[in-house]
Amino acid sequence: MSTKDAPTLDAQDEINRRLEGAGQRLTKGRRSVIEAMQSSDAPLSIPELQTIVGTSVPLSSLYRIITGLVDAKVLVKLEFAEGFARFELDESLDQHHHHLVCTDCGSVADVELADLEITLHATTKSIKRKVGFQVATHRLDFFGTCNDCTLT
Amino acid sequence: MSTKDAPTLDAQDEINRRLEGAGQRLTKGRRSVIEAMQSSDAPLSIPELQTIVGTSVPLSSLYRIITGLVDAKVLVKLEFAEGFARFELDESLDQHHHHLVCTDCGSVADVELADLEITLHATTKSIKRKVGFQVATHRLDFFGTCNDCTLT
DNA sequence: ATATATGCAAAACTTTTGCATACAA
DNA sequence: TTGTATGCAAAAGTTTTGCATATAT
Repeated sequence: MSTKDAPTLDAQDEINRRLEGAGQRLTKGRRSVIEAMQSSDAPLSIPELQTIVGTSVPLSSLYRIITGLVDAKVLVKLEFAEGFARFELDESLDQHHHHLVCTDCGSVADVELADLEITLHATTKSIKRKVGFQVATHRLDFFGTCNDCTLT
Repeated sequence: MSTKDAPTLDAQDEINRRLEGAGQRLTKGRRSVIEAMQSSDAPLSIPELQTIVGTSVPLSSLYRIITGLVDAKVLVKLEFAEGFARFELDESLDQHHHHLVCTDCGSVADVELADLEITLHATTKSIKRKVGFQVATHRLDFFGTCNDCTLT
């Protein structure tokens, strides 16, 4: 299943604050998209989103809503070399996590790896020292075979 | 500059083996693309490739060559949420590395982080244990500000 | 000689945009 | 009320494909 714990009230407030900061109104379409994102445990593509929110929101609006939410830093855009983009909640509104991309069936699942973050934080500092690049955030994706595909 | 050490003879042999295995001939266009990839120290987009190999190879051929080389496992396809794909040599033909993506200027640089790989290898095993996902490879990208953009 | 690759043009797919209308604050 | 969002249709950008010709082995 693709459900998660309900988002905290704080997260909702923070989303409202970011929308307001970006001068964006909380419309029906935006609310649908945000709810879909909050209840998904994996990044969603536009076609996937459309099956969730229904055709009452036309494609062009979906794209415009998504673009706006990325501008407002509510969502982030991800690409997994599939030829189209996926989107998920900004990590500050959710749990920082990484992705398990199944190269058999194309599924994308979230995974949390708390201990790794300590190491990655140290890496961030060594990158700054070695090449002068100031890391703001990182993305770690694992590619391989998911449990379902292994059993099939 | 965007140059690297010359590839080893072994790497060349391995490329030839992979092309042959995929039933692909070593044509002029393919040779140009492979050379461009070998001399680049960052993943290349199709337009970038075109400026390197010149217009003697038309766009559609470039796309077909690239697709073939990905099939033959000579190249891998990457996407950095830019709206188009980038390509680089398969890690078995090069040095395993990660990417530094500058969110100011859009540059993408390679970085090698040998010590991290040990930790990531352990992570791979814990993922298998925890969720049954068999990791084959991973991708780690850092996003932030490159040295040039910091100084500007 | 023969299967594979190329070049051109046309098409497919994802994403963006112009403009008139509808809606949230 | 007023600025922002929506819906539709048209367009733009990236990538793929059909088909006749050319090329590598």
